[in-house]
Amino acid sequence: MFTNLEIAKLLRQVSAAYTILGKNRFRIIAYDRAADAIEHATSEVKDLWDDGKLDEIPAVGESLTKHLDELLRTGGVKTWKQTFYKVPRAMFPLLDLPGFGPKKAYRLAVELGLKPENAINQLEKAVNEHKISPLEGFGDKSESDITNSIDLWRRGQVKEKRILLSAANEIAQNIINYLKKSPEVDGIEVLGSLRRQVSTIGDIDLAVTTSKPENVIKLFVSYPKKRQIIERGPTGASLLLTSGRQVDLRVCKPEEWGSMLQYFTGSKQHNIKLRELAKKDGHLLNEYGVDSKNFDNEVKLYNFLGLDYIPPELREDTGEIEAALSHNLPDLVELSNIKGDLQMHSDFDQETSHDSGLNSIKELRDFAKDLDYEYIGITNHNPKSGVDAVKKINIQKKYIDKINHKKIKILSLMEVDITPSGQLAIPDKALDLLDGCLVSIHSSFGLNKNDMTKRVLSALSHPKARIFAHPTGRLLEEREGYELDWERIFSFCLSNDKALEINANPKRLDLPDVLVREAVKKGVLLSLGTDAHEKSDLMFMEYGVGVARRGWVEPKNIINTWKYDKILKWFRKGGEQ
DNA sequence: GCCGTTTTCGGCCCGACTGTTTTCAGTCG
Repeated sequence: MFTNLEIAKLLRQVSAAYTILGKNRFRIIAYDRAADAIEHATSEVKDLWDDGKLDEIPAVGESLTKHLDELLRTGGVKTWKQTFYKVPRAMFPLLDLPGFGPKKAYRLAVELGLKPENAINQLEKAVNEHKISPLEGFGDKSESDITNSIDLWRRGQVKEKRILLSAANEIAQNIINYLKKSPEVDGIEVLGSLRRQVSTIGDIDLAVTTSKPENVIKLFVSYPKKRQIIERGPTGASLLLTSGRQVDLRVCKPEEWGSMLQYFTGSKQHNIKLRELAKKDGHLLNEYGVDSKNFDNEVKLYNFLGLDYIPPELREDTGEIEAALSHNLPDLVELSNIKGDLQMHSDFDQETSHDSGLNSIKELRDFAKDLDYEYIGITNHNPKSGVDAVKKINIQKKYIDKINHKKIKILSLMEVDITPSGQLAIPDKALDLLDGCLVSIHSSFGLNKNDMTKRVLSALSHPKARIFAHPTGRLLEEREGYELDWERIFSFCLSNDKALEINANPKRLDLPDVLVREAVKKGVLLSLGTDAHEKSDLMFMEYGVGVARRGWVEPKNIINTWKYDKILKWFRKGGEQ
């Protein structure tokens, strides 16, 4: 089946072919825009197709919906295939090389008579034999550029896998700390997808405001962990780090700070929409401001265009500009609204079915107290089968009662497996000892959508089951989740007062932002948990809040914003029937 | 081919950089 990346690539090939064939240039732009939108979409096109929601992808309209439907049903699109036959096939592999667009790929494929099977090898041979520089529009520099492109492509560093938000954050913070040592750095901020809190990150973007740009750039390109300087100019520079990651730095004067942040935070789709809007009002919006008018902060810039300030996490062109125009943006949740963490694993001996934590309950409690939480939920995995769960839970419960603190309360919870048939993995007598439980899937991932949905709903029907944890089961950049009928899950949660977890662990970030937004639209409650397996993991909460904000979540949608008494009551309500 | 507080027709974002150029085309973000 096609991944988003494969579909985006296919659309770009169609666009490239149309470019060569001289088709309407706006149709070509439309294909490129759709490719961008699909590449950056946070849900899989295949899932949207399953649910009949292809047209919800921005830049995908009536025609592309039909084509994508044909692609996913039959494995190919007839009109696209016919188009590909009209251009030399050898141009397509060349499009993967950096610096190659449709025109260059086409000309070299034709003039060098490249074969599609080994176009890049043949191109390299042609370069070595100096067959490129005599061609019109090419020169000596073209040959060395192509050699470099092929090298980069071979090393697989052109389209490297995206990294987790947390990993990107760490890289960015290291560089920020390095640059901050200079007194000439006045302000520094992350930009791009990192600032928008996207779950996975490609390149890392940073901005600095300074009155001495040349000195800051010099310092940046001297960063010890660099492998090479990709680019260096008067307004910025790009580095390739030893880790293979690319970092871009932009510098500007304090009075341009707002325009700069806005422009390089994106998303691209958001910026295009914003520039279109400005244009309708007779303004010219670019990275230097509006009609050459500078803005030292973003709020002024958005307000000047007649919009409320749009937080970075919302800037995806999914309705935020319209909402900002009509003053209907959500009042987004913030980290400081969170009063407790509702998933963490301790080292308490319970012979659990899955991995336990590294720290004691006390250590987790004390770390959480330093985070100013009012409460935590201890959610060890359930004891594995064959173990006396009642006995194990009783011991822990007594212990928790003993160490429960005046300033920070401990909820006695558990993360309980959902068996393949939809039962909870431990007996009711054991469940009765808990304040409540999270339920989650750790086995039999292969069930079909209908069976999996029934399995989850059956488990959630248990009165003690209050939260469905890491609901999609995905592991970012590792594994897709299982399939569920979300409409049914949402409506069940809504009518039965169950919550869906936003698992804040950077490997999961599950529910994903897109589903969070749908859940919130329906009024489903959400729960935040870091799934910490050691105390420092409690810091992951910021990533969970990031996902929530990307899903347009307000404090009222999240149970962790409640005070201890209210949340305890909510959990225990499950036992009072 | 997409899309809608001037529009279901008729528009469609903006600029930097690079190399080969002498005014620009192609690529990129």
